[in-house]
Amino acid sequence: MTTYYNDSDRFIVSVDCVIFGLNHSRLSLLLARRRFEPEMGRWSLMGGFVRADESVDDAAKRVLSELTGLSDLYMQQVGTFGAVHRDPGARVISVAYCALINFDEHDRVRVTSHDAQWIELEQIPSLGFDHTEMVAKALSFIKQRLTVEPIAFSLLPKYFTLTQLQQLYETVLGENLDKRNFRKRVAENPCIEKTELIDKMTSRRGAAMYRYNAALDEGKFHI
Amino acid sequence: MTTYYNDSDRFIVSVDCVIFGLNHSRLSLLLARRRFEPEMGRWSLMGGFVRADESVDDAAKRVLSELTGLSDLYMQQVGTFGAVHRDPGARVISVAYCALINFDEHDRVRVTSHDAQWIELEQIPSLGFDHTEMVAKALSFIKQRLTVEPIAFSLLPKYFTLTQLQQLYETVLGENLDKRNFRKRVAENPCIEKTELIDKMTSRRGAAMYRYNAALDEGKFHI
DNA sequence: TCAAAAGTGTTCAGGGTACACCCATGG
DNA sequence: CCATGGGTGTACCCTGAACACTTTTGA
Repeated sequence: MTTYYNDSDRFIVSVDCVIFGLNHSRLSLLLARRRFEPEMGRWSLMGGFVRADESVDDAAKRVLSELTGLSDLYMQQVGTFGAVHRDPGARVISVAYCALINFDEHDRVRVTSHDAQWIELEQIPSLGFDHTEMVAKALSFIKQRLTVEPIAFSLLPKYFTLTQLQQLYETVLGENLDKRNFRKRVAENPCIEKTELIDKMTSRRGAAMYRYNAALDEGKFHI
Repeated sequence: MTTYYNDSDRFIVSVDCVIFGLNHSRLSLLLARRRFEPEMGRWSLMGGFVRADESVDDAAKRVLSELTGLSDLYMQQVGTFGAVHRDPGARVISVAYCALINFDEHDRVRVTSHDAQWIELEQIPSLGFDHTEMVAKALSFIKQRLTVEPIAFSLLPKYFTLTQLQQLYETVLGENLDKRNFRKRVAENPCIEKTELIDKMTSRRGAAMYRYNAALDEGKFHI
């Protein structure tokens, strides 16, 4: 593996994960307080270094599963950050990933043992390094895709009400939506199935619960 | 710079440029025949290694200006490729960039001295490494943005006719457009200015030449 | 005079938006 | 019986698509 390119500079490469979850219906990010220098004590994204025997994507999956216990998630690159002095500790080139997780299924013990915490989107503190920029990119990334790809369901529990779904769209898009129009568009997507289940938690009357069925997705998803 | 992270694995990081240009009204890519192993003799994108004293973005700009003599270009990351064995010569993590250049202004001498060549989009050969995937990503990248950001003008000469502009949209989008509807939409963008110049080259009657004026761009660009 | 490209408006349909009231139930 | 959230349909507007003929001029 060292036959060619011998004289090239080499770099530490890291991954940083922008992890979205719905904590009690509120869109939140999983952030950690750094326990090491540099930037010790500051809030930052969860990251890790790429290892010689794994792909960059695999490194991101590893970091995410160490922290949440989850695998097989919606995870996408949002950009690579390569400014010379972006990390005051060393030259590190970092690839940022956006992950959408089902809050109910994640492992809370791992989260607390990493000094990590769920923080609502509106209350994100200033982050170390260039992590604020990564969060902004990740957010605009999911905003763009939300209406055109079935990614909302990665954030919701298996069964959800249309009100929950609409609230999610409203927080991500940052605008209020008309209930009737929203439901009309939902009904046009065969992959969003109504089930017999009824949620009695949030209303006296009870709300029908829906489920995302990938098998019925015809690739024309649109809300 | 080596106080922290001492035990981390280090990687060669490269940039690969997907360079688009309009060669005689045909959308083309600048490709090079590799003169070194691995993959010697095969067509590939123009790339280079990131150096310790430059950002990743700067490395991409450097590679592009070495090959074309151009700087201050439209250049965007399209993705980072980090599979373990993507490069048979060594572990190399590569950041792919998409560049749009004004064909008339580039330095042809540099191109030929690098064994590079403009190749029409429809005639792209199979490329080494994962470069075919990079090209696909870059193409879908500009396809997405073309109608919503004024990037077409990076490919066109300073003065252009509406027919030229429409042909560019047609090749990138891969579909024929209605002339009257296209011109109607162009007219709604104040940043596309009609000038007094007339192009007598391509028609007997002569066609009005237009110019993109960034100062008049109100951020609502749409075609 | 003819070939070749430039230039120019109108009509129509479908999708998107705005909008308000009744229903079911637990307390 | 009332407060709370669930659920439903229509009218209008406007954007996007389809469509054909006249103009200019060099050869």
